[in-house]
Amino acid sequence: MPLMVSDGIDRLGFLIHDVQRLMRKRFEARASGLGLSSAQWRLLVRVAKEDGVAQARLAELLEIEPISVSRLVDRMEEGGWIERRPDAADRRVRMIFLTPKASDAYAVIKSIAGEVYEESLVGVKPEARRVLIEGLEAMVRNLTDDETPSVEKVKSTEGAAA
Amino acid sequence: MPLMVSDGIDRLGFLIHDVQRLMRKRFEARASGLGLSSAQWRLLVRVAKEDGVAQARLAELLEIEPISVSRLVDRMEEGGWIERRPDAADRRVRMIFLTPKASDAYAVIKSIAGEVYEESLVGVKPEARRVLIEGLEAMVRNLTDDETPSVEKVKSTEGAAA
DNA sequence: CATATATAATAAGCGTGCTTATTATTCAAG
DNA sequence: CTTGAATAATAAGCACGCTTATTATATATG
Repeated sequence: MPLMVSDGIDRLGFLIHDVQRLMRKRFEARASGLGLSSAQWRLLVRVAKEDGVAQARLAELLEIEPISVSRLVDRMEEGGWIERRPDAADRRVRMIFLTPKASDAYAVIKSIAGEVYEESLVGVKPEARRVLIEGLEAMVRNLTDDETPSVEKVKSTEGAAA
Repeated sequence: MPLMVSDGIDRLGFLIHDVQRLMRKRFEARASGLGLSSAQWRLLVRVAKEDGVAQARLAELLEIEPISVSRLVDRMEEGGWIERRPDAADRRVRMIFLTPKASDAYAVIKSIAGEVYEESLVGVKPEARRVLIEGLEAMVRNLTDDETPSVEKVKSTEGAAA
């Protein structure tokens, strides 16, 4: 084949899938000593930024279902990473706090994440990195818009440079 | 904070994770009528390109473990998508073939995948798309290199342009 | 207050990935 | 041929996502 109409676009899904899988794999290999899975450290990072957060709020932040948070928190509580405490103001709510063990792990996690990100981008120039990140951000925006594109056009037009 | 050292690089893992999740979700919503999951159509696509392939080979191609292929194939066989046939030459092997139903679905899958890719890239200019794809390809290469960089240097030194 | 609706969390059960271990078959030595 | 290692597939059991349904609490309305 001499050229190609759309280059690698037809493998975009496979590419994204592979990058995600390989990145998770490398992170897990590096962080396995901590005894945390990638789902667990993602939750841990959120709680580190918003201590005492409710599970429902975590589900929003992580964009997974509340029940998934529930079971994730189960295992993390067993592992001694987080603690559930009742909310005096609303007895339906269980507030989530990090244990000291988890706070220590947080620093390690950030460091490992930085390493993996940097390793994954070896040979990619700063300008290309910027375009890559912006492209991924655009993809998240496009895919987050509720399904059928070309109809709704409500939200901010796009000028948000602030 | 006045500026930032590395812009969005510190969220690279979250970005990739989000794009992958949203893309899979949208594909599944669109393809749910077919009754195939994303793992299933990924396998289907491979078999479409290499009919009669062995499960062990599929595990290599999909870069998942043989046992995962085994169970995936179980469910796809139940669903009437693929067929296992013994290999006369090696009785350990089960060869995998698509059913006519799956061949029909393959066309639909390719079309839906194309739609989702295009929708995800709305507003991303051709040049930026190229950089994005190349960046992702670079990431796959970097992350595929066996773990610890800077130590081993056994394989081809790197000049392999062939 | 009573009733209806909404919300927070959980339970049950499934799909898809994993690790570890087992079975059947092939292949390489002796 | 027998022994032993390698390979193809599977089994068992776990993590983590999902959908659907349930329980407890909060809130709004009559």
